[in-house]
Amino acid sequence: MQSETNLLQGLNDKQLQAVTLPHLSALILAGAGSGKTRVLTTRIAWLIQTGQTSPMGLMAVTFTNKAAKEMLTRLTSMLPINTRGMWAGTFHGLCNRMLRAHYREARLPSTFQILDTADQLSAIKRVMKAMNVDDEKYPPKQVMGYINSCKEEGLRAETVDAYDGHSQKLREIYAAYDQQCNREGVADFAELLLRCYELLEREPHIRAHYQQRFQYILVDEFQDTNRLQYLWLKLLGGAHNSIFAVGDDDQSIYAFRGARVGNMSDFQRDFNVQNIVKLEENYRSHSNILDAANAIITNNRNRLGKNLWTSAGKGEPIRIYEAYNDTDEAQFIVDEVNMLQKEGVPLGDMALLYRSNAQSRILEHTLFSANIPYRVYGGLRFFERAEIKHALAYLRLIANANDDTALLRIVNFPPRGIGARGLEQLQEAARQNECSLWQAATNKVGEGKLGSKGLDGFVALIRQMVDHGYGITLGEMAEMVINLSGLMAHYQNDKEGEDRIENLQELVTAAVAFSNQSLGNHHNMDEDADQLTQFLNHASLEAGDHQADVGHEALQLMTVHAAKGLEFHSVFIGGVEEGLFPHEQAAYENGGLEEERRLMYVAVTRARQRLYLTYAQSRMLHGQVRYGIASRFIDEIPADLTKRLNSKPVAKPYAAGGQYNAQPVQASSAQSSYPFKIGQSVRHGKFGEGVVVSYEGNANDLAIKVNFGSAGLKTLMLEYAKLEKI
DNA sequence: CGACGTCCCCTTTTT
DNA sequence: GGGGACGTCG
Repeated sequence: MQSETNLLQGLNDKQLQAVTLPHLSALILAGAGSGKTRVLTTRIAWLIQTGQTSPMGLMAVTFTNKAAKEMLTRLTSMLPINTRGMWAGTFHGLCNRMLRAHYREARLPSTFQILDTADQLSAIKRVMKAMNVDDEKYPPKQVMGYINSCKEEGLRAETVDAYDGHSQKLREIYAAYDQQCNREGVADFAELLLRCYELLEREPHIRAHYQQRFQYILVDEFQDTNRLQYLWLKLLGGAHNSIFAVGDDDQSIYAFRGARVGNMSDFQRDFNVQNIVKLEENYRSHSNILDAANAIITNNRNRLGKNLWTSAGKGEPIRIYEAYNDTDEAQFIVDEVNMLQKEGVPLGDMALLYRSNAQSRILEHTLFSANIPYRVYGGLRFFERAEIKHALAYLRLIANANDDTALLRIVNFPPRGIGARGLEQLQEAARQNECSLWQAATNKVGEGKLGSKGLDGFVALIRQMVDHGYGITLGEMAEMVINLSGLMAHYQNDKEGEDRIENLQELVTAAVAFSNQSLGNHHNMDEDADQLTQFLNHASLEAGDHQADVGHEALQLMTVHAAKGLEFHSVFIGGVEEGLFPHEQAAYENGGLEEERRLMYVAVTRARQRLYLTYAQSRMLHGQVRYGIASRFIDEIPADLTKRLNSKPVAKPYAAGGQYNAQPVQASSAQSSYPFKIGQSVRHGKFGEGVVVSYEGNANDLAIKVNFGSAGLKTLMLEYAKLEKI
């Protein structure tokens, strides 16, 4: 066994302090690149090694499966322990595990299935149809957002406020949706958390059991927790447990999906946190990069306060390139990538980051033409692909025949002659008997009242699958389902079905691998669930890796969000323009601009050696040419940290970094086209006061977009709009 | 039932 | 510009 000193070796003072804190709640403010994961895992290893707790006496919570896996991998490299059975995983994974263990008290069937986002949306559409709700007035996606944010606030339909007709309707849909889920025995992601929270709140003995067990609770990325997650932690933490929260308020970039940075200060207050350790020494970047990041983030208010530093030296200046248009920007990046590669920087150690996915197309196009291998992150994940979801739906029906969502997905896929009319009859029968579609279907078949021959065949097919399913392995079951259902044959007849066939085969492989692994289980540890249910949970909770793995010999393309937690030798941030980054939409949201700034902070701190910020004077957006100006975030970087690589037209007399603007080409004409800075307050004779949002149209007849608040968002021809600055 | 056309909208994303 | 959702026609 390794010695204690060995474990703690190489930690700096602050890291050491954090790792060895006493059994009290603590907040670790871990800046970018400050060794956060190391501190977290070393703390766990140290607690176990010194006998303060056992692997079973602690709980470690993360947001992503990737982070959980990495934590466990690092832990096993530090300590010769078996991580099997440890309560380490994502919020959802851990809640799922508790719900499986106490499904009766949680009022769930033992085989309850998990709805992913797409399943949830279709379930909501189904409820709304049954209720005859106008989906123009209540767009299903918005309804889903409403339901999820209620759940994330810990509110049920019975407890949520509704002040007008609209919100009353929403509340009604919410109630009906929850009823439907209960009837079908399914739970969406937010439900896993809320159900688990309610379970712990309602059942004192279960709560006491876990409180007693988890004397140490460690939470990663604490700044990303939502209200419900915080309440859940609070419940488990109880009065005397130690919660070790690691996070960085400056890297909170998920407010849009319910994250509450405020949980950090609530935590300090609620748990009377005396131990606050700031990890500010950065082991990743040179100081020019860190100074730029610090300078940007200083513009945010209400920070907990933190300044990154390094002993690595100044390093290279931050390169800023103003492109003529998006094509020029892409070409510039390609040229620089080629040059860096010649200098010996591995392609996989360079990243191209952007604010929104739409920006990747032109970059991909240019990279493709230049023959540079690249890899784009994002898009559909394995378990989200249509053919995989189809195959899984058959498996779900075998596990739980009342899962209407699954049934509807495949009742007529591959096509077997069940039309909309037949389905409507079936749904009507289910509604009348208050039973699931499957029960309604079997009744019909039993009574000989067939809506269609197809339905008869479908019922027989599922029964056949259930029969065949006894006593065979998971892999065999997957194979059986794919063949008996006709999915395989269907895609074989489709001349573009090759990829789908490959994916279906991959699913069989995944099922085989899963059952092999679950012998020495590393997964969700649903001790009480059978293997099929476990596999289906795995598919819902781990839809596949989305995040980049370093070391791929290809240029890495991803959104800034996807880049969080990663680092690269060289980083290009494209489209650093007003309207794009900060994103136009952010201007309308409360605190939106500050979140954009944190996003820029995250982006900048990904670079170790070299950082490029590029922006374009014009680019195609939504099929229209848009004219942009450099992002305010560029202005926030002190000029002496930057190097302007060109500087064609500088349309901004107020631009920072003037000494590098060696060639003020065409400056005069460009300058006069943009009389107002984005964000400038203006007054209009008719609409009143507003804020300049963006410029649109082409150079000859430039339009200006202004947000007049209550008068709305207006696009005005610049030439005629009599706007005055306020 | 499926192929094709039209309309609409358009951040970020994990579970 | 382009993908997704929906509707119509063969």
